[in-house]
Amino acid sequence: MSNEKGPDHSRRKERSRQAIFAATRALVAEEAYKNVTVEAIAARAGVGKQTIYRRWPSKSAVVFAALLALSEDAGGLSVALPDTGDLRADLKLVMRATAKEFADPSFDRPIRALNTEIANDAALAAEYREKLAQPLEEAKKARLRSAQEVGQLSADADLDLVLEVLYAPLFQRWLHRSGPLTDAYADSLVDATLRAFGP
Amino acid sequence: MSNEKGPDHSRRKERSRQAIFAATRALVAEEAYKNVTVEAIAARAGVGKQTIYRRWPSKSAVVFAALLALSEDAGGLSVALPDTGDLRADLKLVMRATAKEFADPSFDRPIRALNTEIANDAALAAEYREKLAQPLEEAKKARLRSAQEVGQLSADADLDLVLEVLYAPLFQRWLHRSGPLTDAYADSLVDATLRAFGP
Amino acid sequence: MSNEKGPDHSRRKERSRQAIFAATRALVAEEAYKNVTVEAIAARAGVGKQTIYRRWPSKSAVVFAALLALSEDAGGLSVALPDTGDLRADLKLVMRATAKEFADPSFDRPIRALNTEIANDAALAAEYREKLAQPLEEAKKARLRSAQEVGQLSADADLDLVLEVLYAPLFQRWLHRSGPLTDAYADSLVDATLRAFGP
Amino acid sequence: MSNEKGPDHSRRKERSRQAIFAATRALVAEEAYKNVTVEAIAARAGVGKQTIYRRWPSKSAVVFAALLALSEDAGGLSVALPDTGDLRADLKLVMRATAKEFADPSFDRPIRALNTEIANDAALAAEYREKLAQPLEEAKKARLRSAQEVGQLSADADLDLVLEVLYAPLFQRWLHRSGPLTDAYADSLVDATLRAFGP
DNA sequence: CTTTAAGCGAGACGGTACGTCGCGTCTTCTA
DNA sequence: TAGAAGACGCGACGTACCGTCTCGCTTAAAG
Repeated sequence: MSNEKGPDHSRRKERSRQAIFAATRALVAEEAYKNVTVEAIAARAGVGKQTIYRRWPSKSAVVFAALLALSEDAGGLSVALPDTGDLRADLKLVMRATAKEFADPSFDRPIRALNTEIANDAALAAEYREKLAQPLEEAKKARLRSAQEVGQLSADADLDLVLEVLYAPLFQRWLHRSGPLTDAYADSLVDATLRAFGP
Repeated sequence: MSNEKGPDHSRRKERSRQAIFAATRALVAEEAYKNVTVEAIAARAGVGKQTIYRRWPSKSAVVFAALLALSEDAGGLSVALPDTGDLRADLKLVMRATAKEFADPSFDRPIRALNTEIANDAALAAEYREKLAQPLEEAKKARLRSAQEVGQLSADADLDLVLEVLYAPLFQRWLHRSGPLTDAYADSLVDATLRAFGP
Repeated sequence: MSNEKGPDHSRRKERSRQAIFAATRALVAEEAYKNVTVEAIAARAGVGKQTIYRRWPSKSAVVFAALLALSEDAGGLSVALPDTGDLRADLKLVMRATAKEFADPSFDRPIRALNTEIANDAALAAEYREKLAQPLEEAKKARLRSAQEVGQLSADADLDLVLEVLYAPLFQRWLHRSGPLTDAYADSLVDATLRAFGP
Repeated sequence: MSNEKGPDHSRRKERSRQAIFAATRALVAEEAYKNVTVEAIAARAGVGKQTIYRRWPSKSAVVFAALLALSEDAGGLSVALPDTGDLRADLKLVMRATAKEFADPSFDRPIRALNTEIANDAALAAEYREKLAQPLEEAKKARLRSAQEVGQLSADADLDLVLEVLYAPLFQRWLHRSGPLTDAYADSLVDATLRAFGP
C-alpha cells in the first residue's frame, strides 16, 4: 500500500535518528558535558559521524534536538497545569515539583547542557523559546487567565511578568547553585508572586 | 637581596598576570567563546602556555579570574547603592542601569562566558558567589535594610528572596533573550517587588 | 523476444559502460591519481556508484578495464610491427615512437596509473599480461622471428629476453624519470640489443 | 658540555623519529600497502599524528624517508661491489643476489611501496635518484670502469646504458611479475650485456 | 496498452582515515 | 633560573570516500 511507502522510506532514517537521540540523551545524563562529543554520540548510536553532521550543524544542535524531541514526546501530556480552583495551591504544587526536578541529577545535567547551548547561540535560543518555552508558558498563562476570571489574580497583570517573577528566581538559584531548592522556597515564591499580582 | 628579589620576582609575575588578564578579556569580548582558547590567550599575551597552566588549572579558571579581577578593580566604586531615601526611585535607577549593561555587547559576551563557566563548574560557582555575588548582594541588602528601617519595605521580608524576585527575571530574560530589557521592564520589576515586599 | 531483450538490455548497459570508461579516462588524464575516485567517476559519468560496483570490484579494476578497453579499441591497428626487411631500422622506428609516447603527458598519466595498479595487485598484473602485454609481445616476437629467418637475429636467441633488453631500459627510465627519452637513446637501445643478440 | 647539548636537544625528537621509521618499516613489510596509514604508523610508534605531519607532508614522504633512512644506515657497507678481476663472474654474483632480494617478500613489499610512491611523485623520484639510486650506480660504474681498464668492457661504452641493459629487465620482470627471477635469468642478463658492451 | 519487474541515477548509510586544532605536559634556549 | 617558545602524546574535530543499502523513476516485456 501507499501507506507503507512513507514509513518504508523513512525507516532507516528514523531508526538512526532515534538511535542518535537516545545516545545523546544517555551521554548527556551520564557524562560531564565536555565528554559529550559527536564522536561518542556516533559510536554509541552505532552510526557514522557523517550521518550526524548531515542533519545537524554542530554538537549543540544535536543535543538541543535530542532534548527537544524528548520534551515533545512527553510534552503533550504535561502541558496542562492543574486547575483545582485554588491558584495558590495549584502553583505551589507545580513549583514544588519543578524545584524537585531541578534537584534531580538526571534532569540537572541535561538542562544545564541545554542552557549552556542556548546561552551562547541566539538561533538555538530562539528555537528553544518557540518550541519549548512558549508552549509551556502558554499552558501556564492559561491557568493564570483562569485565575484572573475568578478574581484570584489581578485582571491587568502582565502574565509574562507574573511567570518571570514566579519562575526566574528558582531558575537562577538552580543555575548559580546559590541556595537550596526546598518546598518552603517554592512556596515563598508563590506567595510573593501572589502578593505582587494578587487581586 | 631577597628584598629586591621578591619585588622583582613579583613584578615579573604581575606583568605577565596582567598581560594574561588583558588578553583574556580582549578575546572574550571579541570572539565567540569557543574561540577563546588557552593557546590564543597565551599568544595574545605574549606568554608561554606553561605560565598560564602554572597559575590556573583550566581555561575556565583563567577566564573567571580575568573577569573577577576586572570586577574587583572596578568593584570598589559600584558597591554602594544610591540611597536618596526613596527606595522605589533608587531601585529603578539601579535596575535601569543594570538592564542597560546587559544590553551592551561588550558586557554581554563576557557575562555569558562567565555564566557558561559557573553553570558547569560547581567550584567556580562557589567562588563566583563568594567573591563577586555576595559582596554585591551585601551592598544591595544594606540598601534594603535601610528601607526597612524607614518603613519602605516589610520588616520581616527575606532579603535574599527580595533580591531574587527583583533581579532574577531580568537575568533570565537576558540569558534566554526572551524579551526586551527596557526601562519600563526594569520599572515593572521594581513595582512588582515592592508590591510583594512593601510595608 | 529474447533476441531483442539481450541487445536492448545490452544497449543500456553498454551506454553506461562507455560513460564510465570515458569518465575514468578523462579523470585519469586530467587529475592526480589520488583524485581519481569511484565517486568522481560515477558523478562524471552520470551514473550511480552501484552501477560501477555491480561490474567491477574496485577502483583499480575500473581504471584497468577503462585503459584496457582503450587499448583494445585502438589495439588492432598497432599490433602489427613494420617489416621492411631491415630489423634495425624497423626497431628504431618503433622504439622512437614508443619513447615519444611515454613523453606525451596524456599517455604518461594513464600509464603511470596502470602501472601503479598492476604493481600492487598480482591479479591485475596477470590480466594485464594476458590481455595487453602478451598480444603486443607476440606481435613483436613475430617480427623478431622474421628477422631470425633472414639471419638478422641469432637463431637461438630467447625472444622474451631480447624484448626485455630492448624495452625494459626505456620503461625504467620513464618510470623513474632517470633520464631523457630521446631518439638517440631509442637508437642506442636497438644497437645494444642487436650487438647482444645479432647473428 | 656543549657536546651534550646537541644530543640533549634532539633526544626526544630523535626517539620519536626512530619510532616512526621503525613502525613504518614494520607496517610496510607486514601489511598490504593500502593498510599503511599515517594513523596506523602513529599508533604503532606511540606518537601523535601531528608529530608525523609536522615533519613530513604526506604518507608517501614518511614511507620514503623511512626506507631511505634504512638504506642510508645499511648503505655504507654494500656500496662497494666485488672486484675479483673477472667482471662476468662478479656481475653474475651481484645479479643473482639482486634477483634473490626481489624474490624475498620482506623486500618485495617495501620496494613496491617505494616504487609506487616515486612513480607518482616527481619530487620523491628526484630525491630517490639523488639519495639512493645514484650512489649505488656510482659504485656499480666504478666496477665497470675498472673492467674497462683491464679490457673486459668496451672503453667507449655508455655506463649508464650498460647498467640499464643489465638491471632494467630484472626490475621490469619483478615489477610486472612477468617471469621467474632465477639464477639462470640473472646469468643470461649478464651474458647479454657483455655481448652488447664487451670488448 | 496496460502492468510489472529489472536496472538505473541518486544519494544516505556505517565506517575508516584524513589533516587540523587545542589540550595539558615536557623540553629547550634565552635574557 | 624563570619564562617564551613551542614540540610532544593525545583526542576530537569536520570532511572525503569507501563499499553497501534503499529509494523512486524509467523503461521495455509480458500479460
